[in-house]
Amino acid sequence: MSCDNGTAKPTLTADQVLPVQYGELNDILGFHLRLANVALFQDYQATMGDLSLTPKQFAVLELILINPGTSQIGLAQSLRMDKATMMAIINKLEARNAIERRQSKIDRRRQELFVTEDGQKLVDTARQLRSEHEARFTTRFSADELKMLFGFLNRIYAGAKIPAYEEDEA
Amino acid sequence: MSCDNGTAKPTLTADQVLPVQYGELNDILGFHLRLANVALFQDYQATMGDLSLTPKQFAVLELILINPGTSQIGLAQSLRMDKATMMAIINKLEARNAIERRQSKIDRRRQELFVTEDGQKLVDTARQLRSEHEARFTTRFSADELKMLFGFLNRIYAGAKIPAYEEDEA
DNA sequence: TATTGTTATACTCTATAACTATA
DNA sequence: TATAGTTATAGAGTATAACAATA
Repeated sequence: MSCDNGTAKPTLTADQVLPVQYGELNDILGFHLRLANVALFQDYQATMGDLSLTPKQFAVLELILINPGTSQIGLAQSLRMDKATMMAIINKLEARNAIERRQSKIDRRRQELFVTEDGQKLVDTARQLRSEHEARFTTRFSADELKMLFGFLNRIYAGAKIPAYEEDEA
Repeated sequence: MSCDNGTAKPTLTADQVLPVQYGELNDILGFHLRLANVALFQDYQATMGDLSLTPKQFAVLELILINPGTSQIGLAQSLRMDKATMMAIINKLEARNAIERRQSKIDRRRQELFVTEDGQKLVDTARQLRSEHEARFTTRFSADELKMLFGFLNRIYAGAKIPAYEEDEA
């Protein structure tokens, strides 16, 4: 109903030796997206395991690096999560001395966030490991294909609402 | 390092009015994949909310429909999750009379799984709602683009290992 | 011995709600 | 009144380990 894929529908490869047929699921975007996510995450963990830095913690570190002094609220919005959830991530990163909070002098409600020297070292190591992890997947694509894939994914999440920060439905 | 995207790198669109720069994250496949997943999941929940059928529960129903009599182990492998996790999903679906367990007569360790009449009705309703949800995203792509996207995602998870069922590392 | 299902448990992630201090 | 941060808490999802029945 949503797309024509009568003969060319992608199915799981034989080397997975899976015991079931996928049927209707082969037409579901979210199903394939999730499998891709799981595959990526499992490889991420196998590669980064020793660092014990989750993808989200890593993303937060990168965001603070490129936006020094940003707030927890800003980060939460950017990664589509609740401020209390972000709080937990920030706490963990602070506990291992990767970032620090400094109360803003302009608006004393705000905690400005910065990456410490230790945090920078952590990021450097993590980037190195991650680039190995990334390569295991990106090498499956040509440069043009990769550009297309990123564009497609962007088209999926572009314009997404952030429920916690929408105005009330009146 | 992993791919060239000097000028054409996909960035977040302006209509999201996000307060931060994404920096290095723009080059990370997993980051875009996750944002796409979040966007899709939020729309899924908004659409299917009343049915209270998670994407995984839905997937399990579809899998049992296309593989009547399949086992919990088979389902767990197919969806890359632990057998104990699958157990919880099966229990929930059985509790609302969507599926039933029948002990196999050939191998009495196995519970063969079947979708009940109630379960079929649930699937019918869910499919209807989901097709509306799907359309909100698939209409952003041409038929050819969609075929490419599915193929790309398949390329990412093809050959993924299922850790729980690999042989021991000796 | 190995496998299927099961149970108990614990851990992580997440959001909600209520609170504080500021604005 | 509204916002940034905080805390407590509860729910969902997940995996691990141990076990029973069966192969």
